Amino acid sequence: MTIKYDKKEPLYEQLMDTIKVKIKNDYKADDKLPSEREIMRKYSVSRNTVRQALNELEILGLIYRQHGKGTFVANATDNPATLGNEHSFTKQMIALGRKPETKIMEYSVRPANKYFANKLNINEGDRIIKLKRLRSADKVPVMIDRTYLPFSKFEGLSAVELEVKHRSLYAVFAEDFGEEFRIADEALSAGRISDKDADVLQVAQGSPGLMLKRTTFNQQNEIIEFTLSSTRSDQYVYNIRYKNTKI
Amino acid sequence: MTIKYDKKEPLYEQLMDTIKVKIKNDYKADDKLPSEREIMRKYSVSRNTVRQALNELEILGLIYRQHGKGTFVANATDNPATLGNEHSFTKQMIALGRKPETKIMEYSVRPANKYFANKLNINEGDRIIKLKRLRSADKVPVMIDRTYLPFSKFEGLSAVELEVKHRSLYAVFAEDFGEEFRIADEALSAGRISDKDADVLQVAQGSPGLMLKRTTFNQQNEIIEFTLSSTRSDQYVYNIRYKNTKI
DNA sequence: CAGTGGTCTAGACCACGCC
DNA sequence: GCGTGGTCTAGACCACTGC
Repeated sequence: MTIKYDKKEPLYEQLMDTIKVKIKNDYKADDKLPSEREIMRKYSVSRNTVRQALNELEILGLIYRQHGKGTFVANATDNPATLGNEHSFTKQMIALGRKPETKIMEYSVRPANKYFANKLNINEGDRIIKLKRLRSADKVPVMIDRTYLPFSKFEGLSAVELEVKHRSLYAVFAEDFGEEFRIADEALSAGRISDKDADVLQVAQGSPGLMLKRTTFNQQNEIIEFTLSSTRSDQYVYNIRYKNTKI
Repeated sequence: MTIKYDKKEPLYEQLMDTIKVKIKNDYKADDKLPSEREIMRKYSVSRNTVRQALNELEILGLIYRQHGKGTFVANATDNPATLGNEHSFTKQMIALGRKPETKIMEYSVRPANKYFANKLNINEGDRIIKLKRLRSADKVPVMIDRTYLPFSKFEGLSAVELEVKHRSLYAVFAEDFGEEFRIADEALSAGRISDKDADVLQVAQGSPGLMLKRTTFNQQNEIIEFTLSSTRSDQYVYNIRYKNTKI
Protein backbone atom coordinates (compact mmCIF):
# COMPACT_ATOMS: atom_id res chain seq x y z
CA MET A 1 0.00 0.00 0.00
CA THR A 2 1.69 3.14 -1.14
CA ILE A 3 0.68 6.75 -1.32
CA LYS A 4 0.90 8.32 -4.73
CA TYR A 5 0.61 11.87 -5.77
CA ASP A 6 -1.43 11.10 -8.84
CA LYS A 7 -3.84 14.00 -8.26
CA LYS A 8 -6.84 11.73 -8.17
CA GLU A 9 -7.23 11.56 -4.45
CA PRO A 10 -5.61 13.82 -1.89
CA LEU A 11 -2.65 12.29 -0.10
CA TYR A 12 -4.29 12.53 3.30
CA GLU A 13 -7.33 10.61 2.08
CA GLN A 14 -5.16 7.87 0.64
CA LEU A 15 -3.32 7.79 3.94
CA MET A 16 -6.62 7.63 5.83
CA ASP A 17 -7.80 4.70 3.77
CA THR A 18 -4.50 2.91 4.23
CA ILE A 19 -4.65 3.34 7.98
CA LYS A 20 -8.30 2.31 8.07
CA VAL A 21 -7.46 -0.97 6.42
CA LYS A 22 -4.65 -1.56 8.90
CA ILE A 23 -6.95 -0.78 11.80
CA LYS A 24 -9.43 -3.26 10.49
CA ASN A 25 -7.02 -6.06 9.69
CA ASP A 26 -3.86 -5.68 11.71
CA TYR A 27 -4.71 -3.78 14.85
CA LYS A 28 -6.99 -4.29 17.76
CA ALA A 29 -8.42 -1.82 20.24
CA ASP A 30 -5.87 0.24 22.15
CA ASP A 31 -2.99 -0.85 19.94
CA LYS A 32 -0.49 1.92 19.43
CA LEU A 33 -0.11 3.30 15.94
CA PRO A 34 3.29 4.40 14.64
CA SER A 35 4.13 7.94 15.65
CA GLU A 36 3.31 10.80 13.33
CA ARG A 37 6.96 11.17 12.43
CA GLU A 38 7.29 7.49 11.60
CA ILE A 39 4.22 7.56 9.38
CA MET A 40 5.61 10.66 7.73
CA ARG A 41 8.87 8.91 6.86
CA LYS A 42 7.21 5.66 5.87
CA TYR A 43 4.95 7.23 3.27
CA SER A 44 7.16 10.17 2.37
CA VAL A 45 4.63 12.83 3.23
CA SER A 46 4.85 15.84 5.47
CA ARG A 47 3.79 15.80 9.07
CA ASN A 48 0.89 18.13 8.33
CA THR A 49 -0.48 15.62 5.88
CA VAL A 50 -0.17 12.84 8.43
CA ARG A 51 -1.95 14.98 11.01
CA GLN A 52 -4.71 15.82 8.58
CA ALA A 53 -5.35 12.14 8.01
CA LEU A 54 -5.23 11.37 11.74
CA ASN A 55 -7.55 14.27 12.52
CA GLU A 56 -10.17 12.84 10.21
CA LEU A 57 -9.79 9.40 11.73
CA GLU A 58 -10.11 10.92 15.18
CA ILE A 59 -13.34 12.67 14.19
CA LEU A 60 -14.63 9.37 12.85
CA GLY A 61 -13.87 7.85 16.23
CA LEU A 62 -11.45 5.27 14.86
CA ILE A 63 -8.43 6.47 16.82
CA TYR A 64 -7.64 8.53 19.89
CA ARG A 65 -4.56 10.46 20.80
CA GLN A 66 -2.75 11.04 24.04
CA HIS A 67 -0.37 13.92 24.35
CA GLY A 68 3.12 12.66 25.04
CA LYS A 69 2.14 9.03 24.63
CA GLY A 70 0.93 8.33 21.15
CA THR A 71 -1.97 7.52 18.90
CA PHE A 72 -4.12 4.49 19.60
CA VAL A 73 -6.83 2.45 17.97
CA ALA A 74 -10.25 3.18 19.45
CA ASN A 75 -12.60 0.42 20.40
CA ALA A 76 -14.77 0.26 17.33
CA THR A 77 -17.75 -1.28 18.99
CA ASP A 78 -17.80 1.34 21.70
CA ASN A 79 -17.76 4.54 19.86
CA PRO A 80 -17.93 3.92 16.23
CA ALA A 81 -18.13 6.40 13.60
CA THR A 82 -19.63 9.48 12.48
CA LEU A 83 -22.23 11.94 13.31
CA GLY A 84 -25.68 10.76 12.56
CA ASN A 85 -26.70 13.76 10.56
CA GLU A 86 -26.53 11.85 7.36
CA HIS A 87 -28.48 9.03 8.92
CA SER A 88 -26.53 7.26 6.29
CA PHE A 89 -26.09 3.61 6.95
CA THR A 90 -23.80 3.36 3.98
CA LYS A 91 -21.42 6.09 5.04
CA GLN A 92 -21.18 4.85 8.57
CA MET A 93 -20.35 1.32 7.50
CA ILE A 94 -17.71 2.52 5.09
CA ALA A 95 -16.22 4.63 7.85
CA LEU A 96 -16.00 1.50 9.96
CA GLY A 97 -14.25 -0.35 7.18
CA ARG A 98 -17.21 -2.62 6.48
CA LYS A 99 -18.76 -3.24 3.11
CA PRO A 100 -22.37 -2.09 3.04
CA GLU A 101 -25.04 -3.53 0.79
CA THR A 102 -28.68 -2.71 0.27
CA LYS A 103 -31.10 -5.18 -1.20
CA ILE A 104 -34.63 -4.28 -2.19
CA MET A 105 -36.95 -6.95 -0.85
CA GLU A 106 -40.19 -5.38 -1.91
CA TYR A 107 -41.41 -2.56 -4.09
CA SER A 108 -45.09 -1.95 -4.46
CA VAL A 109 -47.78 0.66 -4.94
CA ARG A 110 -50.92 0.33 -2.89
CA PRO A 111 -53.71 2.39 -1.37
CA ALA A 112 -52.88 3.84 2.03
CA ASN A 113 -54.66 2.40 5.02
CA LYS A 114 -55.64 4.66 7.85
CA TYR A 115 -52.36 4.33 9.70
CA PHE A 116 -50.09 5.27 6.81
CA ALA A 117 -52.49 7.92 5.49
CA ASN A 118 -52.17 9.54 8.86
CA LYS A 119 -48.40 9.18 8.94
CA LEU A 120 -48.02 10.74 5.50
CA ASN A 121 -50.79 13.26 6.04
CA ILE A 122 -52.70 12.14 2.95
CA ASN A 123 -56.17 10.70 2.47
CA GLU A 124 -57.02 7.11 3.14
CA GLY A 125 -56.99 5.31 -0.19
CA ASP A 126 -54.43 7.61 -1.78
CA ARG A 127 -51.68 5.60 -3.33
CA ILE A 128 -48.40 5.05 -1.52
CA ILE A 129 -45.15 3.41 -2.53
CA LYS A 130 -43.81 0.81 -0.17
CA LEU A 131 -40.14 0.03 -0.25
CA LYS A 132 -38.70 -2.69 1.92
CA ARG A 133 -34.95 -2.93 2.04
CA LEU A 134 -32.45 -5.15 3.76
CA ARG A 135 -29.17 -3.57 4.71
CA SER A 136 -26.11 -5.67 5.31
CA ALA A 137 -22.47 -5.12 6.18
CA ASP A 138 -19.87 -7.62 5.08
CA LYS A 139 -22.73 -9.95 4.13
CA VAL A 140 -24.16 -9.84 7.65
CA PRO A 141 -27.79 -8.67 7.72
CA VAL A 142 -28.08 -5.61 9.93
CA MET A 143 -31.25 -3.65 9.34
CA ILE A 144 -34.65 -3.83 7.70
CA ASP A 145 -36.13 -0.55 6.48
CA ARG A 146 -39.75 -0.16 5.50
CA THR A 147 -40.20 3.12 3.71
CA TYR A 148 -43.55 4.62 2.72
CA LEU A 149 -43.77 7.44 0.21
CA PRO A 150 -46.69 9.41 -1.21
CA PHE A 151 -47.11 8.19 -4.80
CA SER A 152 -48.18 11.66 -5.91
CA LYS A 153 -44.76 13.07 -5.17
CA PHE A 154 -42.63 10.19 -6.41
CA GLU A 155 -44.49 8.89 -9.42
CA GLY A 156 -41.97 7.27 -11.69
CA LEU A 157 -39.58 6.15 -8.98
CA SER A 158 -38.31 2.80 -10.11
CA ALA A 159 -36.95 0.00 -8.02
CA VAL A 160 -34.47 -0.87 -10.71
CA GLU A 161 -32.88 2.53 -10.62
CA LEU A 162 -32.53 2.39 -6.88
CA GLU A 163 -31.01 -1.03 -7.08
CA VAL A 164 -28.51 -0.25 -9.77
CA LYS A 165 -27.27 3.19 -8.93
CA HIS A 166 -25.41 3.86 -5.78
CA ARG A 167 -27.34 6.80 -4.52
CA SER A 168 -29.00 7.36 -1.21
CA LEU A 169 -32.75 7.73 -1.11
CA TYR A 170 -32.27 11.36 -0.20
CA ALA A 171 -30.07 11.92 -3.21
CA VAL A 172 -32.79 10.42 -5.45
CA PHE A 173 -35.45 12.57 -3.79
CA ALA A 174 -33.44 15.71 -4.40
CA GLU A 175 -31.94 14.97 -7.81
CA ASP A 176 -34.81 13.19 -9.54
CA PHE A 177 -37.83 14.74 -7.86
CA GLY A 178 -36.64 18.10 -6.56
CA GLU A 179 -37.68 17.18 -3.06
CA GLU A 180 -35.11 18.44 -0.61
CA PHE A 181 -35.70 17.58 2.98
CA ARG A 182 -35.85 20.34 5.52
CA ILE A 183 -36.52 18.44 8.71
CA ALA A 184 -36.33 14.79 9.65
CA ASP A 185 -37.76 13.66 12.96
CA GLU A 186 -36.51 10.38 14.29
CA ALA A 187 -37.80 8.44 17.26
CA LEU A 188 -35.63 5.67 18.68
CA SER A 189 -36.68 2.95 21.02
CA ALA A 190 -35.79 -0.59 21.92
CA GLY A 191 -38.04 -3.53 21.29
CA ARG A 192 -38.14 -7.17 20.36
CA ILE A 193 -37.50 -7.95 16.72
CA SER A 194 -40.56 -9.54 15.15
CA ASP A 195 -40.37 -13.25 14.36
CA LYS A 196 -40.57 -12.53 10.66
CA ASP A 197 -37.75 -10.00 10.76
CA ALA A 198 -35.68 -12.17 13.07
CA ASP A 199 -35.49 -14.82 10.36
CA VAL A 200 -34.26 -12.29 7.81
CA LEU A 201 -31.81 -10.72 10.22
CA GLN A 202 -30.64 -14.16 11.32
CA VAL A 203 -31.12 -13.63 15.03
CA ALA A 204 -33.01 -15.62 17.62
CA GLN A 205 -36.69 -14.88 17.98
CA GLY A 206 -37.36 -12.33 20.69
CA SER A 207 -33.94 -10.70 20.32
CA PRO A 208 -33.79 -7.03 21.25
CA GLY A 209 -33.50 -4.57 18.40
CA LEU A 210 -33.19 -0.86 17.86
CA MET A 211 -36.44 0.47 16.43
CA LEU A 212 -36.56 3.71 14.53
CA LYS A 213 -39.37 5.77 13.08
CA ARG A 214 -38.55 8.62 10.78
CA THR A 215 -40.78 11.29 9.32
CA THR A 216 -39.22 13.58 6.76
CA PHE A 217 -40.53 16.97 5.65
CA ASN A 218 -39.70 18.88 2.50
CA GLN A 219 -39.07 22.59 2.16
CA GLN A 220 -42.82 23.21 2.05
CA ASN A 221 -43.27 21.25 5.24
CA GLU A 222 -45.07 18.44 3.50
CA ILE A 223 -44.31 14.90 4.55
CA ILE A 224 -42.31 13.11 1.92
CA GLU A 225 -41.25 9.98 3.76
CA PHE A 226 -42.19 7.74 6.63
CA THR A 227 -39.82 4.93 7.51
CA LEU A 228 -39.88 2.14 10.06
CA SER A 229 -36.57 0.54 10.76
CA SER A 230 -35.65 -2.55 12.70
CA THR A 231 -32.02 -3.15 13.55
CA ARG A 232 -29.89 -5.90 15.02
CA SER A 233 -28.51 -4.38 18.16
CA ASP A 234 -25.29 -6.36 18.01
CA GLN A 235 -24.40 -4.99 14.60
CA TYR A 236 -25.31 -1.37 14.66
CA VAL A 237 -24.96 1.55 16.99
CA TYR A 238 -26.72 4.80 16.36
CA ASN A 239 -24.39 7.74 16.87
CA ILE A 240 -25.26 11.32 17.49
CA ARG A 241 -23.00 14.22 18.11
CA TYR A 242 -24.30 17.22 19.99
CA LYS A 243 -22.43 20.44 19.62
CA ASN A 244 -22.64 23.32 21.97
CA THR A 245 -22.96 26.23 19.61
CA LYS A 246 -23.32 28.69 22.39
CA ILE A 247 -21.07 31.63 21.74
CA MET B 1 -9.42 42.51 19.51
CA THR B 2 -5.90 41.35 18.89
CA ILE B 3 -4.21 38.01 18.83
CA LYS B 4 -1.25 37.66 21.13
CA TYR B 5 1.30 34.99 21.36
CA ASP B 6 1.42 35.05 25.14
CA LYS B 7 1.53 31.27 25.39
CA LYS B 8 -1.60 31.13 27.47
CA GLU B 9 -4.00 30.19 24.71
CA PRO B 10 -3.12 28.88 21.28
CA LEU B 11 -3.38 31.45 18.54
CA TYR B 12 -6.06 29.55 16.68
CA GLU B 13 -8.26 29.44 19.77
CA GLN B 14 -7.89 33.17 20.29
CA LEU B 15 -8.75 33.63 16.65
CA MET B 16 -11.76 31.33 17.02
CA ASP B 17 -13.04 33.33 19.96
CA THR B 18 -12.53 36.59 18.14
CA ILE B 19 -14.46 35.36 15.13
CA LYS B 20 -17.18 33.89 17.33
CA VAL B 21 -17.79 37.29 18.87
CA LYS B 22 -17.97 38.90 15.46
CA ILE B 23 -20.39 36.28 14.25
CA LYS B 24 -22.55 36.93 17.24
CA ASN B 25 -22.48 40.71 17.11
CA ASP B 26 -21.65 41.88 13.63
CA TYR B 27 -22.73 39.23 11.19
CA LYS B 28 -25.95 37.55 10.26
CA ALA B 29 -26.64 34.25 8.54
CA ASP B 30 -24.99 33.80 5.15
CA ASP B 31 -22.81 36.87 5.52
CA LYS B 32 -19.42 36.43 3.95
CA LEU B 33 -16.41 36.39 6.22
CA PRO B 34 -13.09 37.90 5.13
CA SER B 35 -11.00 35.50 3.08
CA GLU B 36 -8.42 33.33 4.78
CA ARG B 37 -5.63 35.46 3.39
CA GLU B 38 -7.22 38.65 4.65
CA ILE B 39 -7.67 37.20 8.14
CA MET B 40 -4.08 36.04 8.01
CA ARG B 41 -2.82 39.54 7.27
CA LYS B 42 -5.16 41.24 9.69
CA TYR B 43 -4.05 39.21 12.68
CA SER B 44 -0.52 38.50 11.55
CA VAL B 45 -0.80 34.74 11.72
CA SER B 46 -0.08 32.08 9.14
CA ARG B 47 -2.72 30.69 6.86
CA ASN B 48 -2.55 27.32 8.56
CA THR B 49 -3.49 28.95 11.84
CA VAL B 50 -6.41 30.70 10.21
CA ARG B 51 -7.54 27.43 8.69
CA GLN B 52 -7.24 25.62 11.99
CA ALA B 53 -9.53 28.19 13.59
CA LEU B 54 -12.00 28.04 10.70
CA ASN B 55 -11.99 24.24 10.75
CA GLU B 56 -13.07 24.24 14.37
CA LEU B 57 -15.79 26.78 13.68
CA GLU B 58 -16.95 24.65 10.78
CA ILE B 59 -17.13 21.56 12.98
CA LEU B 60 -19.15 23.56 15.48
CA GLY B 61 -21.52 24.46 12.70
CA LEU B 62 -20.97 28.20 12.98
CA ILE B 63 -19.64 28.70 9.47
CA TYR B 64 -19.64 26.94 6.14
CA ARG B 65 -17.21 27.16 3.26
CA GLN B 66 -17.65 27.11 -0.47
CA HIS B 67 -14.72 26.32 -2.67
CA GLY B 68 -13.90 29.23 -4.91
CA LYS B 69 -16.44 31.50 -3.23
CA GLY B 70 -15.63 32.05 0.39
CA THR B 71 -16.51 31.40 3.99
CA PHE B 72 -19.96 32.23 5.29
CA VAL B 73 -21.85 32.48 8.54
CA ALA B 74 -24.13 29.50 9.11
CA ASN B 75 -27.68 29.85 10.25
CA ALA B 76 -27.36 29.29 13.97
CA THR B 77 -30.96 28.28 14.48
CA ASP B 78 -30.64 25.55 11.91
CA ASN B 79 -27.87 23.81 13.69
CA PRO B 80 -28.10 20.29 14.95
CA ALA B 81 -29.07 20.17 18.53
CA THR B 82 -27.53 22.06 21.26
CA LEU B 83 -28.75 21.58 24.69
CA GLY B 84 -27.41 19.10 27.11
CA ASN B 85 -29.59 16.12 27.17
CA GLU B 86 -29.77 16.29 30.88
CA HIS B 87 -32.70 18.46 30.16
CA SER B 88 -34.19 16.23 27.64
CA PHE B 89 -35.52 13.67 30.07
CA THR B 90 -36.93 16.26 32.41
CA LYS B 91 -38.26 18.48 29.66
CA GLN B 92 -39.69 15.66 27.65
CA MET B 93 -41.56 14.25 30.59
CA ILE B 94 -42.98 17.65 31.46
CA ALA B 95 -44.00 18.10 27.85
CA LEU B 96 -45.83 14.79 28.06
CA GLY B 97 -47.60 15.97 31.18
CA ARG B 98 -45.72 13.60 33.45
CA LYS B 99 -43.92 14.46 36.63
CA PRO B 100 -40.19 13.71 36.42
CA GLU B 101 -38.02 12.84 39.41
CA THR B 102 -34.35 12.00 39.87
CA LYS B 103 -33.05 10.01 42.81
CA ILE B 104 -29.37 9.52 43.58
CA MET B 105 -28.80 5.84 44.32
CA GLU B 106 -25.05 5.95 44.70
CA TYR B 107 -22.30 8.49 45.02
CA SER B 108 -18.73 7.32 45.44
CA VAL B 109 -15.12 8.08 44.68
CA ARG B 110 -12.92 5.23 43.58
CA PRO B 111 -9.82 4.47 41.53
CA ALA B 112 -10.50 4.01 37.83
CA ASN B 113 -10.12 0.54 36.43
CA LYS B 114 -8.77 0.10 32.94
CA TYR B 115 -12.14 0.45 31.24
CA PHE B 116 -13.13 3.75 32.81
CA ALA B 117 -9.61 5.15 32.69
CA ASN B 118 -9.79 4.60 28.96
CA LYS B 119 -13.24 6.11 28.68
CA LEU B 120 -12.21 9.24 30.55
CA ASN B 121 -8.75 9.32 29.00
CA ILE B 122 -7.04 9.30 32.39
CA ASN B 123 -4.59 6.90 33.98
CA GLU B 124 -5.61 3.66 35.59
CA GLY B 125 -5.85 4.26 39.31
CA ASP B 126 -6.73 7.94 39.01
CA ARG B 127 -9.78 8.70 41.08
CA ILE B 128 -13.19 8.92 39.51
CA ILE B 129 -16.57 9.93 40.84
CA LYS B 130 -19.39 7.49 40.23
CA LEU B 131 -22.92 8.75 40.28
CA LYS B 132 -25.84 6.40 39.87
CA ARG B 133 -29.25 7.93 39.42
CA LEU B 134 -32.76 6.63 38.93
CA ARG B 135 -35.10 8.69 36.86
CA SER B 136 -38.83 8.29 37.16
CA ALA B 137 -41.97 9.80 35.72
CA ASP B 138 -45.15 9.85 37.79
CA LYS B 139 -43.42 7.47 40.21
CA VAL B 140 -42.80 4.95 37.43
CA PRO B 141 -39.09 4.10 37.13
CA VAL B 142 -37.87 4.83 33.62
CA MET B 143 -34.11 5.10 33.40
CA ILE B 144 -30.92 4.33 35.30
CA ASP B 145 -27.92 6.56 34.63
CA ARG B 146 -24.40 5.68 35.68
CA THR B 147 -22.17 8.70 35.33
CA TYR B 148 -18.40 8.65 35.70
CA LEU B 149 -16.43 11.85 36.18
CA PRO B 150 -12.71 12.55 36.57
CA PHE B 151 -12.23 13.46 40.22
CA SER B 152 -9.47 15.93 39.31
CA LYS B 153 -11.95 18.12 37.48
CA PHE B 154 -14.87 17.86 39.86
CA GLU B 155 -13.27 17.71 43.27
CA GLY B 156 -15.80 19.05 45.72
CA LEU B 157 -18.89 17.94 43.84
CA SER B 158 -21.34 16.89 46.49
CA ALA B 159 -24.20 14.50 46.20
CA VAL B 160 -26.26 16.58 48.58
CA GLU B 161 -26.08 19.61 46.39
CA LEU B 162 -27.16 17.64 43.37
CA GLU B 163 -30.02 16.15 45.30
CA VAL B 164 -31.31 19.39 46.74
CA LYS B 165 -30.95 21.83 43.95
CA HIS B 166 -32.85 21.43 40.75
CA ARG B 167 -30.05 21.86 38.31
CA SER B 168 -28.97 19.62 35.52
CA LEU B 169 -25.55 18.03 35.71
CA TYR B 170 -24.45 20.23 32.84
CA ALA B 171 -25.52 23.34 34.71
CA VAL B 172 -23.46 22.23 37.72
CA PHE B 173 -20.47 21.50 35.51
CA ALA B 174 -20.63 24.95 33.97
CA GLU B 175 -21.63 27.04 36.96
CA ASP B 176 -19.65 25.40 39.73
CA PHE B 177 -16.63 24.08 37.86
CA GLY B 178 -16.32 26.23 34.77
CA GLU B 179 -16.52 23.17 32.57
CA GLU B 180 -18.63 23.94 29.52
CA PHE B 181 -19.25 21.14 27.14
CA ARG B 182 -18.30 21.54 23.52
CA ILE B 183 -19.26 18.19 22.12
CA ALA B 184 -21.26 15.27 23.44
CA ASP B 185 -21.15 12.00 21.56
CA GLU B 186 -23.98 9.62 22.19
CA ALA B 187 -24.22 6.04 21.04
CA LEU B 188 -27.60 4.35 21.16
CA SER B 189 -28.27 0.68 20.94
CA ALA B 190 -30.79 -1.87 22.08
CA GLY B 191 -30.07 -4.59 24.58
CA ARG B 192 -31.48 -6.62 27.39
CA ILE B 193 -31.80 -4.84 30.69
CA SER B 194 -29.57 -6.49 33.29
CA ASP B 195 -31.30 -8.51 35.98
CA LYS B 196 -30.15 -6.05 38.60
CA ASP B 197 -31.51 -3.06 36.71
CA ALA B 198 -34.69 -4.91 35.80
CA ASP B 199 -35.59 -5.13 39.48
CA VAL B 200 -35.08 -1.42 39.96
CA LEU B 201 -36.95 -0.55 36.79
CA GLN B 202 -39.69 -3.01 37.69
CA VAL B 203 -39.68 -4.92 34.42
CA ALA B 204 -39.35 -8.61 33.67
CA GLN B 205 -35.84 -9.99 33.46
CA GLY B 206 -34.53 -10.02 29.93
CA SER B 207 -36.73 -7.14 28.83
CA PRO B 208 -35.35 -5.05 25.97
CA GLY B 209 -34.06 -1.62 26.85
CA LEU B 210 -32.58 1.38 25.15
CA MET B 211 -28.89 1.62 26.02
CA LEU B 212 -27.01 4.86 25.76
CA LYS B 213 -23.36 5.75 26.12
CA ARG B 214 -22.39 9.38 26.28
CA THR B 215 -18.95 10.95 26.22
CA THR B 216 -18.79 14.67 26.83
CA PHE B 217 -15.89 16.93 25.94
CA ASN B 218 -15.12 20.36 27.34
CA GLN B 219 -13.88 23.37 25.42
CA GLN B 220 -10.33 22.03 25.58
CA ASN B 221 -11.47 18.73 24.14
CA GLU B 222 -10.85 16.91 27.39
CA ILE B 223 -13.35 14.31 28.47
CA ILE B 224 -15.41 15.50 31.42
CA GLU B 225 -18.11 12.87 31.56
CA PHE B 226 -18.86 9.31 30.61
CA THR B 227 -22.37 8.02 31.19
CA LEU B 228 -24.04 4.67 30.69
CA SER B 229 -27.79 4.75 30.60
CA SER B 230 -30.33 1.96 30.65
CA THR B 231 -33.94 2.74 29.81
CA ARG B 232 -37.28 1.00 29.86
CA SER B 233 -38.33 0.89 26.26
CA ASP B 234 -42.02 1.03 27.08
CA GLN B 235 -41.62 4.30 28.94
CA TYR B 236 -39.23 6.35 26.93
CA VAL B 237 -38.57 7.22 23.31
CA TYR B 238 -35.50 9.09 22.23
CA ASN B 239 -36.37 11.86 19.79
CA ILE B 240 -34.03 13.65 17.45
CA ARG B 241 -34.74 16.32 14.90
CA TYR B 242 -32.40 16.78 11.97
CA LYS B 243 -32.44 20.04 10.12
CA ASN B 244 -31.09 20.43 6.68
CA THR B 245 -28.69 23.32 6.74
CA LYS B 246 -28.50 22.99 2.99
CA ILE B 247 -26.10 25.39 1.52
C1' DC C 1 -8.44 36.29 -15.47
C1' DA C 2 -8.19 37.17 -10.23
C1' DG C 3 -9.71 35.52 -5.89
C1' DT C 4 -11.27 31.85 -3.15
C1' DG C 5 -10.73 27.61 -0.39
C1' DG C 6 -8.06 22.80 -0.59
C1' DT C 7 -3.79 20.46 -0.32
C1' DC C 8 1.11 20.04 0.67
C1' DT C 9 6.00 20.84 2.11
C1' DA C 10 10.00 21.38 5.38
C1' DG C 11 11.15 23.16 8.68
C1' DA C 12 10.57 24.98 14.08
C1' DC C 13 9.45 25.18 19.05
C1' DC C 14 6.33 23.82 22.89
C1' DA C 15 3.96 20.70 26.38
C1' DC C 16 3.36 16.32 28.00
C1' DG C 17 4.52 11.32 29.63
C1' DC C 18 7.90 8.25 30.85
C1' DC C 19 12.37 6.40 32.27
C1' DG D 1 16.59 13.24 28.12
C1' DC D 2 13.91 11.58 24.61
C1' DG D 3 9.89 10.58 22.06
C1' DT D 4 5.22 11.83 21.71
C1' DG D 5 1.42 14.82 20.01
C1' DG D 6 0.15 20.16 19.72
C1' DT D 7 0.98 24.51 17.62
C1' DC D 8 2.97 27.55 14.19
C1' DT D 9 5.43 29.61 10.11
C1' DA D 10 6.28 30.90 5.16
C1' DG D 11 6.10 29.52 1.46
C1' DA D 12 3.91 26.67 -2.92
C1' DC D 13 0.63 24.78 -6.31
C1' DC D 14 -4.09 23.06 -7.33
C1' DA D 15 -9.29 23.32 -8.13
C1' DC D 16 -13.18 25.87 -8.10
C1' DT D 17 -16.14 30.19 -8.87
C1' DG D 18 -17.38 34.21 -11.19
C1' DC D 19 -16.42 38.00 -14.19
